[in-house]
Formats: sequence, C-alpha cells, structure tokens
Amino acid sequence: MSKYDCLKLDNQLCFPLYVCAKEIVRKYKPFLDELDITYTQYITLMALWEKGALSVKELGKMLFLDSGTLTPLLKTLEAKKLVTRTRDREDERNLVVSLTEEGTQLRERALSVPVKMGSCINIDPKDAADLYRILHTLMDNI
Amino acid sequence: MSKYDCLKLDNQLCFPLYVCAKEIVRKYKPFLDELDITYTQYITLMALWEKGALSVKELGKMLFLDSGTLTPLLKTLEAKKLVTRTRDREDERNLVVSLTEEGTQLRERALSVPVKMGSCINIDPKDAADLYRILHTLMDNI
DNA sequence: TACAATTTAATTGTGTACAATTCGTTTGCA
DNA sequence: TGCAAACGAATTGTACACAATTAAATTGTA
Repeated sequence: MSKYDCLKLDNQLCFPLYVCAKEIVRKYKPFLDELDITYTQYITLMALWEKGALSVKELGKMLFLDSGTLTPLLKTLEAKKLVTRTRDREDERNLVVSLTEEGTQLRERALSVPVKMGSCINIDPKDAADLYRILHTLMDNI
Repeated sequence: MSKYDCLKLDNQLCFPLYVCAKEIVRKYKPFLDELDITYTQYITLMALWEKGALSVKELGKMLFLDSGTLTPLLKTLEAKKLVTRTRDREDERNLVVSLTEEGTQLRERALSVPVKMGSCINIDPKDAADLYRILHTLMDNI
C-alpha cells in the first residue's frame, strides 16, 4: 500500500498486453517459417487476400502501420515474388500493391496456420470472445 | 461463409492484440518523452524500482526479454546515468543492474505517467478487470 | 492558370525484438 | 583434478516500428 503501487509491473494493464502480443506473435513463427514469411508480412497478405489490391495508404489504415514500416516490407514481399508494386495511372502518388499468382496461391498453404495456432493457444472460448470484444472497443477508442 | 474466413483480419484474435499493444505503447510516448525514456526502458525501470537490483537474467524473466534486447538497452540506461552495470563478485557470469541516485529519483517524476495514461485510455472498469485477468491467464499458458 | 497547400510514398535515424552464435565463467563428474 | 557440459551475457544479423523529414504528384484557389 505504497504511493508507488501504480508503478508496479503487476498493476499495469499495458504490460501484459505488450507481453501477450509479443509472445503470441512468437508462437506464429514456426508456422510462418514454413511459408517463409514473418508475422507482419502475414497480416499484410491477409489484407491483400481479402481485398485483392490495396494502396500503401489503405494498407496502412487497415494494419495500423505507416510507410516507414510498409515500404521496406512491401519491397521484401516483391522480392519474394508474392506481390507487385505499381503506381496508380490515375494518381501517380498512389502505389498499388497487388498479389501475384504465387502470392494468391500462398493463401491455400496459409489455411493451416490458424488451425495450428488454435491448437497451441489454449484459451477459454468465452474468454476469447470477451477479449475480442474488449480489444475492439479499445481499438475504436484510440 | 468461405473456407478462407479464418484468414480474415476481422476474425483474428492476435491482430487486435498486436494493434492495441502497439497503439497503447504509442500513447505512452509523449509522457515518457518528458522523462527522456522509451517504453521498454520504462518497464525495465519499473522492475528495478520494485526490486532494487536485478541481474540481466532476472530482468529478462520478469520482462520477457532476452539479452539481445536488454544488453544495448541497459547500456543506454547506463549512458543516461540511471543505472550501473557491475559483474557479480560471487559469480562473474552475472551482470547486476542497479539504480543510481538519479535513477531512483526518476521514480517520483514517473508517478504522473500512470495518472496521465489513465485519463487518456478510456476503458470500462469491468472490461479492464476482465482484460487483466484474461491476459494473465494467457501469459501463464505461454 | 500560377502556385501554395495538401496528399502519398520514400527516406533517415533511433530503438526495440529475437534467433543464432560466441565468449568467458562456473559446475559436475569421470 | 581436468575437462566437458552448462550457464549468463554479449554479439551478429534480420526485421520491424515510428517520428521526422523529403520528394513527387495533385488539388484548390486567388
């Protein structure tokens, strides 16, 4: 019961959030290694698999990432021949990121990732639902 | 209702976790800037304020970080004159990290950080309690 | 229609993160 | 007691993450 209690790690909400996020991303690693992609590349591909093609700005908005992170990441995905990067003819400021044939096909192999993750996370279904809701509420308030 | 639904960003649990952790750490930035420290340096100091002195190994266990992250971070804190790094006389393999006078004093100024964060996060108290419990359960299972 | 303001990516610089490896110290045991 | 195994930190290499700045293209407006 000290005035410093609010500075104890155990009383923080952000710290376990930060740890869980890191550790779960780490859990993904062996499964993503099989696809030769990182977690950030994985969520980028998820956005593209769903939407087909997106500008860097749209990707940034969906993934909460800026061009400083996305530009080198997209160049890496291009080097892996999973996406193409082309300027929008209508507005040359926009860079359009599209899936290649190979990038589209990777979706099939990626189907196993959520399955494998599901069986190694071990969370109560109700907790998962609560967590999902609370995190989305939090995201909206930020 | 496609077989690819499990690969939609909206159906992920890890993605909002990753986003919320990042965005909340970003919310800390202006307040931590005033103390001239980063978020990772902040949680390191929190561990030290609570325990006094810790080896790199103990810090790593508390913070879920390895020496690859901690070694340069602790050298930075040492350069800022907030901690000292000395080898344990009993076992020269251990590096003991201790607070300097200045590092100890920083605790006073840090007291305002949780206060300021509390008023800019805006989360229902029951949700906060649920989130805290669920994240700790998750941490234990990883 | 010039040109300032805005928009979008790219770049630069700093600071994590972590896997894998290396290095010095200590421990265990043959 | 000598030496292999284990241990703890440091190092190396790769990949984010983001603030701040720059650069190119477009838009709005006087």
